[in-house]
Amino acid sequence: RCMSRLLSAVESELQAGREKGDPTERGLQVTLEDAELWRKFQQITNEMIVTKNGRRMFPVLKVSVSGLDPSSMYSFLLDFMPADGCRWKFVNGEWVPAGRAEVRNEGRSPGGIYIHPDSPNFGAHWMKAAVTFNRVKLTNKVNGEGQIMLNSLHKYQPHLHIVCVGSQHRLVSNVSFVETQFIAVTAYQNDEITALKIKYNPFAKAFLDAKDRNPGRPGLAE
Amino acid sequence: RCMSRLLSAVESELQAGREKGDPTERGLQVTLEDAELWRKFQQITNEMIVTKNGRRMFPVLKVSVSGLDPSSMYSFLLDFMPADGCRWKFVNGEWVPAGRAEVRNEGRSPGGIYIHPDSPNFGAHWMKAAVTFNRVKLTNKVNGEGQIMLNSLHKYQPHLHIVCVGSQHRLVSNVSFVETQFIAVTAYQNDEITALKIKYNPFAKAFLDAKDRNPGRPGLAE
DNA sequence: ATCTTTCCCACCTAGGTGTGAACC
DNA sequence: ATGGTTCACACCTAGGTGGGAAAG
Repeated sequence: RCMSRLLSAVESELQAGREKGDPTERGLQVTLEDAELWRKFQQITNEMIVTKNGRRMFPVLKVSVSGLDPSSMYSFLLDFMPADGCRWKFVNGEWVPAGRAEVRNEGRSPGGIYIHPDSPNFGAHWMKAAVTFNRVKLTNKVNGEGQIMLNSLHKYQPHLHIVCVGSQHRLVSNVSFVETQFIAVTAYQNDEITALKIKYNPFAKAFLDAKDRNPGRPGLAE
Repeated sequence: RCMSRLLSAVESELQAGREKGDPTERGLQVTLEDAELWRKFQQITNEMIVTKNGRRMFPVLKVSVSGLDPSSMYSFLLDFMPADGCRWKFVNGEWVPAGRAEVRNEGRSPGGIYIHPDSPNFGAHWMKAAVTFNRVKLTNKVNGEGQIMLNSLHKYQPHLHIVCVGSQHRLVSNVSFVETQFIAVTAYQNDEITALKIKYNPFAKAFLDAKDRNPGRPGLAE
């Protein structure tokens, strides 16, 4: 809704802000957490489920931030940009392009923008611990607010925006990590992805074999 | 910690702020939600459990707010003031004074201050839905941050503070509701209180009789 | 003895998983 | 027939209840 307009309006100020040499976020640094885990999924092409009511992401997008002005107020936003112009298809154990992407929406942030629930908050708050986007939900239907709508079988890359909110809004950072690319699906296509999700997501523990669940007692399980 | 000093410093500005005639919160109104439920407990003297790791309140303190400046930034704080100078005792089915209160702390907010997790946020955020303090936890031990420490068998009344955070902090509201008075206990004293808690708190549903759980099907239960 | 606190417990609420059959 | 989506489900995580025995 209006957040989308806000973001594009504010984005044009990024360059201007830098030219003015605003000193408050001179040494800003944003680091992706759990990068090793993300890369495990990335290596075999990550997939994220989309459902009518919205599905959480796993792995969870988590960043540690430093270099903000502790006493200034910021909001953290997330959007999902198409990674290419393709629709994808999983055949014979690999993902191959299958026609042009469906373009649902011309603006920048086709699926909507997720506002981190801690927003707005002081720089000190965002820096005291990693910022976790575990509550963002991906959907393939038009839904109530707070969910991200994506096209199934299309590839996306999450983008993080840090906005300084004050008398004048100002985009402070606009970063993205290739490790977090994924293809939206309504059901997992690659069995190896399913296996990784089950292995690392605690909520999927029901599907772990008994032997995997008692790694320290190899003789007892089974 | 520093929040306590902030509050007392800011409080002295309340009168000054009013004299300046700051117009932003002219028609401020704060209403207690679920007041009927609170009064059911108040009538027989409410009790709240305190534990080492902290116990939630039931009923939950919930207020609806109007009259804030939608685009100004506010924080919502809660503290618990001694309602009298007594220590209380439950004998023969009623609460009677039993000696003078133990005074653990001379300042105003002896048990600490709870900051609503949505803080800080815009006036529009606080007004779009009732503000719920369901996550506040009461304890009788010195603990990590975010919990309120109370003396068992002492009577308290919660106080809500709304602070406008900006270049200059300013206390906007300071309200309290007698309906929300309670005596802190480590175990319920009055069986009628226990019965009310079980009847209305969904988390205590395990202790509801079968007949109470199927009110619409009187013939089926039992 | 009495009063108060602590601890473990069974039983809930609330909601996040992939499965597999059904559906389109 | 094929490929993609939906749904109910069992099984988890995570954590909020008062009970009751035990401890202080």
